[in-house]
Amino acid sequence: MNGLTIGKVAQLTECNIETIRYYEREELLIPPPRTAGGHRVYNDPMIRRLVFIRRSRELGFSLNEVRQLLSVVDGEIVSCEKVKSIADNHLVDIKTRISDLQKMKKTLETISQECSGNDVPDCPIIDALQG
Amino acid sequence: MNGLTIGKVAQLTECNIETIRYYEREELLIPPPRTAGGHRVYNDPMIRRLVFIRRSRELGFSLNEVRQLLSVVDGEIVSCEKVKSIADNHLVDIKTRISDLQKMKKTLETISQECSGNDVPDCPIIDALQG
DNA sequence: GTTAATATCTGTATCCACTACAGGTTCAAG
DNA sequence: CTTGAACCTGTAGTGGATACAGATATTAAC
Repeated sequence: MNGLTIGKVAQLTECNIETIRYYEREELLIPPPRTAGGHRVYNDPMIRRLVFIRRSRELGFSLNEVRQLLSVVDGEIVSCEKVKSIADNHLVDIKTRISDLQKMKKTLETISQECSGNDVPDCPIIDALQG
Repeated sequence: MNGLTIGKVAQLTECNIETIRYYEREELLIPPPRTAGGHRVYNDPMIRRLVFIRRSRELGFSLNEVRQLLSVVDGEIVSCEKVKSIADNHLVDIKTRISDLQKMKKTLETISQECSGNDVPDCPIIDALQG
């Protein structure tokens, strides 16, 4: 009897059971065969597909981007060029988010340093936020 | 007749009209008085409160954190200590997010560099994701 | 004063990526 | 055969907005 229940797959992939079912609903995972009673049974290629999705998500790809990446895996006619462009667009996005966060960090550090933390009439942080 | 319509406030604060109403529903903004016909009329303190919210959001504070900051603003005695702790906790969070994104960036750059972008049998990006 | 154009109103639905139930069914161990 | 864990479906909620429908209000032009 080869094939794992959803619970085992969840353990194996460190992915929530609900998330696995969610990916199926979202058509990222192909609906697995079922037992007579209706329980899902997963085989190796299905688990590898789930791992692919988790890895992509860990790298910050959106589910739509993952969908596009999966279409390559599925052997539709989408080139390596396309994959590289998805990845590189995503890289630009990540860089933007890093730079936005660094700006926030800098500003916050500046105004936080001005605040003693003691109870004084005016709080420099509140003052800064009020402009 | 002092007081601005929601549209003018939106322009002034670069905040969507819907967002302003949303903040009111979320009880971040105090419901403004209305005209006979039911249109909202804003005065200066209300606009300053909205600016405060926008500034806080720009620095990445969650609406719940903004709520806490506002409660300090609304209090007679500004507890600087409390404000500083909200800000400093938020700073920790920002630093974590930056470091997570930098890890993603590094990994993505590495695997993207291995991809020529040409149509070759195996795409290094897909290979990396499949593990 | 009337009409047309613009602004605003409420209420609800949508987005993303999950997560959390409730209430019922199936499976595996003893 | 019983028990209890695991699984099933369907629905609702999260955050922080944004979008839209259909109704009403306001303003500008004539």
